[in-house]
Amino acid sequence: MFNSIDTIAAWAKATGFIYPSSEIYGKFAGVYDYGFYGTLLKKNIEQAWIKNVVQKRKDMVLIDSAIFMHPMTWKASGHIDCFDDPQIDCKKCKARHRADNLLEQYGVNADKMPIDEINGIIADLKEKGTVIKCPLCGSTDLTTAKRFSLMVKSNLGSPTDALSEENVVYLRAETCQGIYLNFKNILDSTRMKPPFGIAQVGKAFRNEIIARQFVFRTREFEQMEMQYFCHPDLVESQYAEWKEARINWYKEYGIAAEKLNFHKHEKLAHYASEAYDIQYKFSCLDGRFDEVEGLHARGDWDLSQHSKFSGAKLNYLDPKTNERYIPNVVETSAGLGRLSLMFIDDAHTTEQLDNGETREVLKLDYRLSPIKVAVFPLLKNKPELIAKAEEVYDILSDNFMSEFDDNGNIGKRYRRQDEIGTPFCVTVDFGTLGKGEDVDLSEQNTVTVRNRDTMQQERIAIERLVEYVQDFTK
RNA sequence: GCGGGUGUAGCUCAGCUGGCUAGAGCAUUAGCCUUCCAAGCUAAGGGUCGCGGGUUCGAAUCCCGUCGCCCGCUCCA
Repeated sequence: MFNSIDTIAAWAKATGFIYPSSEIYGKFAGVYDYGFYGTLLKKNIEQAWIKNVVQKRKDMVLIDSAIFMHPMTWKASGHIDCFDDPQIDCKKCKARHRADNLLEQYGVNADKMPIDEINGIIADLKEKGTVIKCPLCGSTDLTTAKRFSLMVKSNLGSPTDALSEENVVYLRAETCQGIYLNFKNILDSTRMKPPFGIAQVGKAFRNEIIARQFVFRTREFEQMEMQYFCHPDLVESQYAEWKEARINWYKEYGIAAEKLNFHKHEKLAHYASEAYDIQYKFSCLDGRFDEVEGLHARGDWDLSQHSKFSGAKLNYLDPKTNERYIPNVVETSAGLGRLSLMFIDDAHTTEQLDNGETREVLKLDYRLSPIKVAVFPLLKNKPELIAKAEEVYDILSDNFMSEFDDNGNIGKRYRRQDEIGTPFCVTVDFGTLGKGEDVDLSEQNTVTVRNRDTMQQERIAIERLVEYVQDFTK
């Protein structure tokens, strides 16, 4: 639990989870780098998602499509025409407004309307005697509507740095287009048939006007997307099933039900016919519920559009009924950065201990913990302890992401692992060696395993360690 | 883009009206110590004071410019 986005960002940097990008050049807004623990956490979240969405199902496959796609992709998908926000600035008070929101107040639905049409309507209104005003200062001195495209451009393959309409290549604004483009390949090569789905994890890029709130909104971000292709008659039931399946995944990984909800979209994106968000109650965003995953019914919009623009037949002939149809799509799309933020925010706990001190613990589900087990020699100045601890580390690190630490004293090392959410700490002591004062010989070749949450220890034989940790973390 | 805020070590800050080699705590690293929960002792590393220009014998400090970052408007996985 963090009480602000700043405190979680500072924590993430100090602990090695997430750093601002390009810090030595003074940071680069809206972009973040994942450090050692952040990278591992992210990989584990991704793995947990793949397990839920792909591994445990017979009707799902996984792909990894390229970030660059044929420019026509974005023309077909509607992103070039619709994926921008028409802006109108007030010349007097300098406020910026969304043109469609502004026009709504004059009874005009300008949602997803091309820019020329919007300016046409404004001119028409003026002719009929209605001059639109700045809702803030009331001034009528407004600019014409201007586009602010959310698509990021690249000069890939262009001989010059000129980004003309002909040679521009876009970085993908959503990963799912790579799925649609491979729809036919999957049908042809994997024996999948509707209803089935294709999943993908990868980066997407959006030229957000303002990227803020740490990794909650970034210009470069990772999506975990699933597109489920089914007969139009099945959309409703599939949509309901996926809603259920996805929210249960959050609960399975330790998010309390009362911190989750569904939020229904009233305004829909250009591709969607129904849209719900799964929201999480972020304490670092002042306890506000905000989106971590979107579920959309996209109809046959994408496959139809790509059929139309490419000429490919993106439909399915049901061999039983002889019916040929364009499958409809149910999409789930989760933001990996947001999920990382959510899990950190949710797991971070400050505990009051009996001795009056406090302890910071990252109570992540063990499966998500970056480091599964840490190995310590009880004392740093006893070479036999160090040597034995290194032996134990070698055994564990062959199986798990592990850490070795002989710095400072044992308490400090426990706290350090608590802070990054390591479920188990293994300590090699004199009992392990079977020698020293007052040593119980029955403890030879056993170590203490200390649990992150209970702080309790138990003695485990070294040969049983791997099995022990595996049982808790798989 | 506009408005507001801000910029000295990894972090939190001190450095007042210009003046010793820019400091402290925490953190980091090394050594000593330590037989299980952030103890102690010793030492070390780390800063072109955001950047550029000006005023001055002298600028972290004053002036001008510029840039980055943060917050709001907008957007969204």
